[in-house]
Amino acid sequence: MASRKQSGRITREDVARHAGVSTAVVSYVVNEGPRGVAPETAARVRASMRALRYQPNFNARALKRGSNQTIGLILRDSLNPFFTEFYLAIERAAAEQGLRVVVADSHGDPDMEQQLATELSSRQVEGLFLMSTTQSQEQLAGLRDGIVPTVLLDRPAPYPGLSSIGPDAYAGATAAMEHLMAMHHVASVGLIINSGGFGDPDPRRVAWEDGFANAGLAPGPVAVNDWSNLGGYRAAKELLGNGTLPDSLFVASDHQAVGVIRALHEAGIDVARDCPVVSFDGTLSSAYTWPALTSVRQPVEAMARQALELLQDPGASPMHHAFAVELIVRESCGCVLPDGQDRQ
Amino acid sequence: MASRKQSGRITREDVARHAGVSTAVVSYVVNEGPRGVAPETAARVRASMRALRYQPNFNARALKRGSNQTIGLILRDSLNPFFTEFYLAIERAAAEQGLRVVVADSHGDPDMEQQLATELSSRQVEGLFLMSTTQSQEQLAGLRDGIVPTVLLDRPAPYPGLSSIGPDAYAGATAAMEHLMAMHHVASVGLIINSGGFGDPDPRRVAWEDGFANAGLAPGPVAVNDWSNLGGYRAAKELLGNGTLPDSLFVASDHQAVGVIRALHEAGIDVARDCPVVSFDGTLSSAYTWPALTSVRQPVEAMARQALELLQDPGASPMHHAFAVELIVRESCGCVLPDGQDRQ
DNA sequence: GTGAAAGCGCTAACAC
DNA sequence: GTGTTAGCGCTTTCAC
Repeated sequence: MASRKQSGRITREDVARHAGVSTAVVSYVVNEGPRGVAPETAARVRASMRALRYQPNFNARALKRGSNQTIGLILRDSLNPFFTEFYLAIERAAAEQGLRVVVADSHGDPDMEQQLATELSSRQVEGLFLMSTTQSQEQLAGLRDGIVPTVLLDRPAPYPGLSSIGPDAYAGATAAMEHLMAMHHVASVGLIINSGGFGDPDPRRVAWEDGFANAGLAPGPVAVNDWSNLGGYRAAKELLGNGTLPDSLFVASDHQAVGVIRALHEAGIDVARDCPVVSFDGTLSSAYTWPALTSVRQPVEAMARQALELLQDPGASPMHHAFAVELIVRESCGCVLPDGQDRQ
Repeated sequence: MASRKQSGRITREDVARHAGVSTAVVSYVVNEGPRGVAPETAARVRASMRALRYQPNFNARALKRGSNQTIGLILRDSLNPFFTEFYLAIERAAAEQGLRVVVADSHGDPDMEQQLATELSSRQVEGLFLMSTTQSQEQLAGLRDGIVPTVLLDRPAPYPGLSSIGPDAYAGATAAMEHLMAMHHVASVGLIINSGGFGDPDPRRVAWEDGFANAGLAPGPVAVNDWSNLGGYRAAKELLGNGTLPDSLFVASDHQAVGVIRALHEAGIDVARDCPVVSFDGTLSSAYTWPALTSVRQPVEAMARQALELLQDPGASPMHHAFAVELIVRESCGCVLPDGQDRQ
C-alpha cells in the first residue's frame, strides 16, 4: 500500500511491484519492446496489469516520446453534413495508420480557429488539419511557422507556405453551369452562396459569372446567406420575395440546397420542371431530398487520404492538390424523372 | 543555443533563460499564479515567450496536474444529425466551464466503443460521455469501476451503477401515437425503427405496441433498418413492397424519416394526406423536409447541461435523469398545411 | 533477460 | 518577488 500517487491511479510502478519485476520490464511488455521479455515474466506482468486494472498514462507517454499518435482537425461547422463526412473520411484514413483524430469546431470564428490551432498544437498532435474559415495571410502566418505540420483542407487554391487540398471548385461550378445552361437551355441562373467558403472571390461565383460571360449574357440574381438549411431557405425566400427568381439556381452547398428546395416547394414551384437546381458537395443526404439533388460531388475519401500524406511527408515543400469533382445528375436539375433509380 | 530538447520545441527553460529569470517565474506568469510576479518581470517574460514563440506543453502540464480540462465524448454515429447537435450542445456547455471536448466515433461497434473509452480514459480526461451502443451489463461494467467518471447519454432508463440521462422516450412515442391515432382517426400505425437505439425492448416500440393495446387494436407492421437516411428509405420500400403500408407511420428517428419521406414520394404517396408520419428527435433539419417532419423533440441543451453536472458532481450516487420531450407538430402528420409558418 | 536511472516539460512547495 | 528542486508516469540507454 501507500504506493498510489496523487491521482489515485495505478501506475507502472504498482504493476512492477505486484509482478515482482522492474518498471522497465513492465514497459517492455506494454510496448512489446524495445527489449525482449521472458514469456513467463511477460505473462506475470500481464496478469498483474489485469489484476490492478492498469491503464498506461497517455500523457506521460506522450511527454516522454514527444508525440502522441494523434492529429487534430479543426472544422468550421459540424452541422454541415459535408464536413461531417469529411471528418469521417479523415478518421478512417488516419485509423489505417494507427492515428487518432481529435476534432474541434471553430464555429467559423477566426479567433476561435487560431486558439484551437494553438491548443491542439500544444497538445503535441502530430499534425493539424484546418478546414479554415479565414483566408487572411496574417492569420494563417502563425500556422506556417508554427511547430506542427499543418494542412489546409477544403481550399480551392494554393496558399503560400502551407500545403493544402481541395476540390477544383471552379471546374465543378462550371460543370454545373454548363449543365444548367446547355442541357436545359436556361438563360438565367441564380446563385445562392455565402462568404467564408472558398475565399474571396469564391471560385464558384467566378465560374458562375464566367458562365454568363461565355454565353454573352448578364449574370442572374445572387442571394447571400448562411451555409445552412436556414440560410438556403432564406436566400430562396429573398429571391422569391423580390420577384427575381431566375429560371434555375446554382446553390453553392448541399446544406443550403435543402433549404432552397423547401422554400421552392412552399412557393408551389415544381423544382425539376420550373426551376432546376444544381448544388455543390455531393453529400450522402443530398440523394434523399425531393427531388433528389443534382450536385457536384467532392471526392472526400481521396482528399482525406491525400491530406494525410501531405501531413506526413517529412520536409516536402508546401503544395496544393486540386481534386477533380464529378457532377452527379439526379432529379433537381430536371434531367431525370424521380423514380428512385439513383439510390445508393 | 544548444538548449533545444529532443522535440526541437521551445520549453519553459528556454524562455526562462531568454528572460533572465527562473523557470518557476515563467510558470507563474503562464498560469497567473500561484505566486505573484513583478509587473516588469512579467512583461519581460511575456516578451520572451512571444519572441521565442513559446507554446506550453499540454501533456507535461496534464501529467503534472493529473488532469487536462478535457472531457471525452463517444458518439455512435456522427452522420446522424441528432448526434451532431448533441455534440455541439455538449461542447457549448463544456466551454462555459473552460472544458474542452474530445470526440470519437465508435461507429456503433461495442468493441470500438470499449477501446475508445479506455483510450480516452488513459488520456486523463476529466470525464467521459458515452452515447453507448451496447446495453450489456458486462460491457458497461468496465466503465462503472473505471477510473474516469462516466455518464451515459441518450439512455431511456437508469443503468445500474452509472449515471445517465436521456429523453422520456416512452412518453414521447406515446404522444406520437396518440397524435396519430386520436387526431387523425388512424387505425393502423406502422413502425420504422432499428435495434441498438434505446435498448431492447426499445421504449419507442413498447409505446407503439401499447398504443394499439389501449385502442384494442392489433399492432401495425414493423420495418427494421439502419438508423440512417438509407435505412429509413429501405424500411419504407419494404413496407411498400410488401403491400403492407399502413395508414400512418411512426419513425423512430428523424434521420430515418428523411429516407422514409423520400420513399413515400417515390411511390406517389402524399405523405400528409395519405400516410401521416411522425418521427423522433426533433433535429434542426427535420423542419426542412417536404413535408416538414412532425417530430418528438429531445431537449438537447438541457440534457447536455445536466450530463455535465452529473459528471462533475463529486461522489454523488449514480442517477438517471429522464427529460420530458415535446411533440413538434409540423406538416408530415397532416395537421397543418405546408405554408412555411413553422420555420425557425 | 532484467534493472537502475536519467530525463521528457511542467507545477508548486519550499527556501531565500 | 524570485529561485531551487522534487516529482507527475513513462521510455530507453546502459549496466549487469
